[in-house]
Amino acid sequence: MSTSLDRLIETTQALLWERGYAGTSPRAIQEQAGVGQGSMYHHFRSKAALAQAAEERSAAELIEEVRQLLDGPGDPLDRVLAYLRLERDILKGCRIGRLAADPEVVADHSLRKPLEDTFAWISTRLTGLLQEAQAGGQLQQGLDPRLLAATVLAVRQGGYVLARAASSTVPYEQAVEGLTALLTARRT
Amino acid sequence: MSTSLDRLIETTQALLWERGYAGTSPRAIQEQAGVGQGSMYHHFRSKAALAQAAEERSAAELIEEVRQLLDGPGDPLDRVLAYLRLERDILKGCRIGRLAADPEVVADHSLRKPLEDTFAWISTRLTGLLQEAQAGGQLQQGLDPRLLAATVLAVRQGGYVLARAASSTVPYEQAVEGLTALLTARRT
DNA sequence: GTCTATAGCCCGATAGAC
DNA sequence: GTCTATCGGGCTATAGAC
Repeated sequence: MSTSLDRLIETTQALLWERGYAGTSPRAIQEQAGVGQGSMYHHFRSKAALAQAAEERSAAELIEEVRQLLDGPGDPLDRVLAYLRLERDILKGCRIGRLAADPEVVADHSLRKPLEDTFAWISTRLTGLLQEAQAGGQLQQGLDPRLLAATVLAVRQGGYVLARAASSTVPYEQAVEGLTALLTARRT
Repeated sequence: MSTSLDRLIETTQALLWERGYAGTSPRAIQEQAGVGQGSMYHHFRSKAALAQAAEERSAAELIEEVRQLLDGPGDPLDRVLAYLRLERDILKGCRIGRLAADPEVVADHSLRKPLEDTFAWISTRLTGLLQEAQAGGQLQQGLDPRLLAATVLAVRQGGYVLARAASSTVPYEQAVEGLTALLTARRT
């Protein structure tokens, strides 16, 4: 059986993902979690405090998911490409990246930090794999793994934006395939 | 001298860019535009109708800006790369792409259409330039210009997300440089 | 820990005077 | 065209009983 505390955090994670920070009200959280007003404000002093807890859990979950994939078997470059293809619900977007649209999140350091840390972690891990790929000869020399890691992350995040704008996963898949082709292009 | 109608639309454009659809209230629009409640509801029957007008103007302005760059002088590939580098206020994000985070925008066809149309237009234009670049030998054969166009768009949109999450333009610039390196990579 | 009650303000919209 | 008044409801909390 889950505690009120857990239900509050899980519900907030879901609502932040769907509606963002501004669009998520304490009242909606309480109703969806089946937790009363008094209970919520007993556990968290404010909407921001609850949102921060939810963000931190979402960030940890996302990193764990990505870590399992990137630490998995296979050639380093293949793992990077698998990350690009990693199936999530494309039209829902990224539970972390979505929050970068909220000015209140970006303006508040405690709310922004989970976003910054998550992308920094993934970027570092991707950079390492791309370096390995270069050492192994699967990736062209002369390319900067750090820059490419940022490109990989951006294609994922931007792909979500294009997909939601088109109400179709196609632009996401095209962007990923385009980058995949560039990363695997053999010298002629 | 600007009319109330114009001030309403311009103000709504600015607020949608900053705060998104859910975060933009009729009251805030009225105050910032210096226009009364009655006046606003005389010109627009609802918040959605005003938002739609603002979106359409923003989309037209953005397309015109991009058109001028992409129709400009220089090699086709250089123009695509110039689009990637096109200086806007990176931390503000994209006035069109930002709205794809709003569930109310994505769910309402009239509100989503300007987004879809804008990205479709830019994508088509980029595809044409990349085809020209291939014909001219500046871009490697065997790559699909349609897919690469989606990648270019995604890097821009995703770069904004990473930049806002990091509160720094650096990740944006890295992502762009990474893609630029891939697109200009010479065969060895 | 959780409840109910209440506060003060904002939401999106409508009505009708001028 | 623009004004003010008003509607029913939601917003983010706070207070104090249980």
